[in-house]
Amino acid sequence: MLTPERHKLILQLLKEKGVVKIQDLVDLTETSESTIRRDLTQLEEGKYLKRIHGGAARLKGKLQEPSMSEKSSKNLQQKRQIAHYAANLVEEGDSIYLDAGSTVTEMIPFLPAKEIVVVTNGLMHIQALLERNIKTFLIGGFAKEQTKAIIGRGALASLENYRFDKCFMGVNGIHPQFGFTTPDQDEAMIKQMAISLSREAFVLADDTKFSEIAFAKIAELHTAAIITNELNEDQRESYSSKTTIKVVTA
Amino acid sequence: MLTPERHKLILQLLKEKGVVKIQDLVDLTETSESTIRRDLTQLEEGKYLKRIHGGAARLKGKLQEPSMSEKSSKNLQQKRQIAHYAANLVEEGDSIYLDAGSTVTEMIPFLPAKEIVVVTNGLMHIQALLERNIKTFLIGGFAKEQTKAIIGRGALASLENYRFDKCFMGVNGIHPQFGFTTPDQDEAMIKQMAISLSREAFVLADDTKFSEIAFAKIAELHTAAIITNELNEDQRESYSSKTTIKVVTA
DNA sequence: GCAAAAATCAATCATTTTCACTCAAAATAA
DNA sequence: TTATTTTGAGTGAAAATGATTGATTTTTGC
Repeated sequence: MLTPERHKLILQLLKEKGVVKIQDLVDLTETSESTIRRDLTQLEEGKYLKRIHGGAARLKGKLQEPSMSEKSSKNLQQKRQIAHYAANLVEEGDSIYLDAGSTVTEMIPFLPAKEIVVVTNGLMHIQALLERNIKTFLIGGFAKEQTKAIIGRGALASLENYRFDKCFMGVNGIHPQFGFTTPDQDEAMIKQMAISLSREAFVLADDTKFSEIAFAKIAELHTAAIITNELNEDQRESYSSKTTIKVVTA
Repeated sequence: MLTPERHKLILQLLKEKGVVKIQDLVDLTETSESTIRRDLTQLEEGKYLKRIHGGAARLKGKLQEPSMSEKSSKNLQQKRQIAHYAANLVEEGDSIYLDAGSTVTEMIPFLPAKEIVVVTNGLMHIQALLERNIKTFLIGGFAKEQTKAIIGRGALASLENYRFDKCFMGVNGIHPQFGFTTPDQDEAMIKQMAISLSREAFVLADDTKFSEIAFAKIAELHTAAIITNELNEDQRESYSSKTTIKVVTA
């Protein structure tokens, strides 16, 4: 059983039962106690759970992206630079789509306030958008706890009612051959449709996303421009012929 | 059974019953008396309870829990009572609609967790619902900053896709002649449609809402049952012939 | 009221469980 | 192949547990 599988299982169990015992996890995953301990340590560092004697307990946080707190501040700086650049692409009068995701959230403080209309499926975005008095529409559909995103069939149908000047999203993988990918099929479909409904599409991604492939395909590279923080020479060669890339430097 | 589990259980029991006997805890947790004693000692040190001969008692001061400290006002107490009663009306397997509003939010901790489906237009509800792992669908549409509600044409269209066993909402005015009313026309339309899509409809209202009239009409009195905290004799006469009223007392 | 009986208590100790840490083997990547 | 990562077993330390003891409190019977 692979590490991400175990992590997923642990979090799933934790969500259901509130607490899990280490011994149960050992039996369930058929791995050693050491491995489970390491898993728990990692997940605790990422603020996904709280370790307790004999196991782990769910922590009741607020509506916050766990991965936000998990990432280092350097990473957050990069994200913010990328987000800032992306936000400046938005012009007065635009209607834009903001996909769920922590990098996209960082765009909101930099958006031009007046005369823009935002459509989003990101529950995390809502508060920041309303605080800035930006005209905001939320997609309807199933609320996914993990990523705080609205997804599912209803979400697709809901999204179809809009058209956008620009759309912005994060992805998990960017690959010359396989294009943009993300782990969740449902989220991939939403992103896919958002791109097709937009005049221009932008993918916000730090350098770790390049050459990665996740499970579900969103679209080919040429369908969206990439905004990133760094790109080595090899990568530039592989990608620049297939799509537009803007590298934002500090 | 892990230590935090026991602690949680003890506090839970204490909150419900006021006092617990050590022997009961021993039987319940299937641990030794020593362990329970240690638990009680620790919890007393943390000011979560008071030890008494033979067991433990809830302490009546404040700050035994964050939720305690936040619910200071008498008004909130009333709301919570009303909400608690309403939540108990929900049965396993129900699909319900929860309208935006603070009283309705208070229902969420009391809802049966499993096998229910919730549809809502209340952004404030989302966090609490997801924390409880309740299957949640959000209506799509315009996000209104003031009331943190999804409203507008899109919301109505989005809502039409669902059918409910029960729906719950707050209102601003209840009047024998003018029925249920609220200040915002758009919100009124949502509530109206929610009622028409439900087998049963419930209005949660404290006593200050009676004989009030707000701008926009939602529906006639007979379309929804009222759950309230108090009702004087005159009011009972005026309303009880027109609709079902449940008075929840302390 | 008073003393014996019963119940509850705090304190201690031996045992068991869980812990963090290390190291070497295995799996994976370069 | 050589590096790097992941894994599983072993170690002594730390924590949690259950039984026991004798002291203290409450209840009972008169």
